[in-house]
Amino acid sequence: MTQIRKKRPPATPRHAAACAGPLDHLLDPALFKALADPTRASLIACIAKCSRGCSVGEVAECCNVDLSVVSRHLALLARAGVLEAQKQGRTVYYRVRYTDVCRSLRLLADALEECTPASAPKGGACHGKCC
Amino acid sequence: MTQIRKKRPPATPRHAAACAGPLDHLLDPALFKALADPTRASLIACIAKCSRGCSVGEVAECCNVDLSVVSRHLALLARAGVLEAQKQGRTVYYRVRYTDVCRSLRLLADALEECTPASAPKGGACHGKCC
DNA sequence: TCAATACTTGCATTGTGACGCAAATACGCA
DNA sequence: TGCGTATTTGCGTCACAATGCAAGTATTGA
Repeated sequence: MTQIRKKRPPATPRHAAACAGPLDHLLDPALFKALADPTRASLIACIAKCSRGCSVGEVAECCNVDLSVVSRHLALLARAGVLEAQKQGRTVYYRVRYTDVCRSLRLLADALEECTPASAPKGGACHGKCC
Repeated sequence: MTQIRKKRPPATPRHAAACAGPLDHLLDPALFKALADPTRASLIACIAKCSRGCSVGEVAECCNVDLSVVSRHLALLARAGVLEAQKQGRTVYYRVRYTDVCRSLRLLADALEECTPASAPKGGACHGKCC
């Protein structure tokens, strides 16, 4: 038995593109697009620091954009899985999906780490985990 | 001594915006903007899975966009701290900054978790760590 | 020095996203 | 039912980002 367990990384980026791995779905543009806007980032930070559900109107007071803009941003963040909405009467409370977001971030970090050359002491990474 | 250690989260998003915490700089739009583009995401995945530095030309073979576009994307990712560039002769090798990127992601996850209501068994989160 | 390779940069086009305002909708309450 | 509050949606504007092509720069080797 020569090299059954020992798996090497793809030789070229072209090969890498062909072999699917955890990174491919963890590196999700939809999630990061949601986090990429400065206004949205501050909205998330506000809600997160409050440790509770916040109404659209409340959140709108923490930044300088129109309430309608905040409403759209929060809806987008909910669709992206960063926030969750809960309607009570006529007000909508948005809260951070702490668990889900943290898990996504950590899984991505783990997947990236699996690809690190340093993670394989001798002769390349990718023990069949990175792709 | 009544309530010196016990710190409560800000009452409203407006208050939350005023008190700076780790989240504010970890939730960095520049980083996430870099990760938000589908083309860039696939470039990162390709390079990461290769576990080595890849040239611009090599990377360009793994997606359907012009070489010049790939060149620009890689330069942008390097500026954002996701990749690092190393020039050898006339070819430029880009590799993933595994350590830095993983740390950023995990620090963000940690900071978010600090704000979770569940992280404080009794009466709210924010032990002075989230803001 | 000339030519080929590897990449970068200028430029025009196109598309997408953020924003504000105004109008519309959804609820709760008198 | 009618009003006020809370939020969403339609629409036009503006800015920026992605893309491809062509031209430019850098570096190696003949």
